[in-house]
Amino acid sequence: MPADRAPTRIQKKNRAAILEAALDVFSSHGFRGSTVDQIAKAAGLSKPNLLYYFPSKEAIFNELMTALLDTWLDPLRSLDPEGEPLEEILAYVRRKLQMSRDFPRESRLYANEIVQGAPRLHDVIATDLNVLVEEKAQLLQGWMDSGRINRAHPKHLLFSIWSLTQHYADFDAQVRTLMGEEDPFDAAPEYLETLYRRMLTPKP
Amino acid sequence: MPADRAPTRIQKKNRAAILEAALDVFSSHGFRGSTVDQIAKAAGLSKPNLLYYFPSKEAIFNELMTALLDTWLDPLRSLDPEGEPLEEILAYVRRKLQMSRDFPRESRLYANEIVQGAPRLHDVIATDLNVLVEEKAQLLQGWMDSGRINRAHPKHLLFSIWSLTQHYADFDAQVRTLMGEEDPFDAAPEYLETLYRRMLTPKP
DNA sequence: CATTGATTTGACCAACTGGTCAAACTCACG
DNA sequence: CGTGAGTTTGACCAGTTGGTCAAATCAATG
Repeated sequence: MPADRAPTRIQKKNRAAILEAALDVFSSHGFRGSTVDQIAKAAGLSKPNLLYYFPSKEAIFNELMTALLDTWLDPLRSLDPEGEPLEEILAYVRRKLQMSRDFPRESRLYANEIVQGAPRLHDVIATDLNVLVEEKAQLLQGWMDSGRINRAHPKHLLFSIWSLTQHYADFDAQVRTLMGEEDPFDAAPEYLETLYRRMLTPKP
Repeated sequence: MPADRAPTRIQKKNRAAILEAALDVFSSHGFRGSTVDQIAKAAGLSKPNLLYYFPSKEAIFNELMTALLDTWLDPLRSLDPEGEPLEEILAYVRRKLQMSRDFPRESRLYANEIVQGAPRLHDVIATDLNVLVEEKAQLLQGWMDSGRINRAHPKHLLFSIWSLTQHYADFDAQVRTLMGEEDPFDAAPEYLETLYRRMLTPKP
């Protein structure tokens, strides 16, 4: 393993290649379904060479997961209490949908973990994510109480946004097969915007 | 392997125990993440004994999957063209949600497969499910055209129902952690009913 | 261009995995 | 209770897997 000085040019390149390859492999086979050899080949390295840069398969996975979680929660963080409620929510939906289109592997990597019981993520969810969700649920509740959007269970509202947007990445194989020629992401933005508008636009 | 006569008492019991155990194991570790030994132990058998009843790990998986798919598509099949549109859709949502609550392992088994690209399911999806979806999308489109429910992309409408209802089974680990003491299935039915009512109730 | 640290690799290992097999055991039935 | 079919198991095998290691190769610095 490299000394803990500043990373060399080669170290940078190879570590990046490994993480990129690992994202590909882990997201489409899950942790146990992936082999170090697979990742090494996808990164253009030999297995011992890969293990020169990361101490173990799990270390690669953890680094990937940590980086993912950070960017994953960003859109929710930027739900702005000062903004116009409905537009804020719609913007959040749009951003999440974009992430499903642009980073489907990240979404599937996350989905794989949660579906299998979140063994390696339980702590982060129970602390970091939980705090964030409590805060934003309060915000939504406030908007509902002041009548600026329709009432609905705030946490379930968040779940529904995650579910609807990530579905296009996580169930991509199914969605694409059933949509035929049509690109799912053509109609999805409008569909979701309509859905949340009709649901949340306050009835006077 | 048992001769192909009528199954004995022991055969019935053990095959059932194996399938039950396999559902448990496969749904929480995926196909590659599960071992025959795990399944055997969960079924209270030795590995060779299990392989006396099923020729291979894959055979167990296939039998499980086939049985699952049949019951999985039932609720959609019974979407009734003669019924009241909005009530039919709401009934479908309710049934799907109930299945998520009562058969979460089945849901996760299915999710595991699709997330990983549906390698063993692609054919069924492209044929059976596709036909069913086309048919029901037509039905929904007809209801929209006649103004009995609001317009929305019919296939995306179906996707959204699947996504929202199965989320409670597939992401159970996350949902339960974030809901704390509250049972997610307490508020979910009302939340989803409200959502689809507001979205689909026609505005004259 | 020499030397030293960084990088790469072939050979290897122990643990695990899906699956086989012959021998032993159990059960239902006459 | 004996017998043959149905059931169970310990021992085993070959392939895979995560990971190690010493030796070989490469790159940058003086």
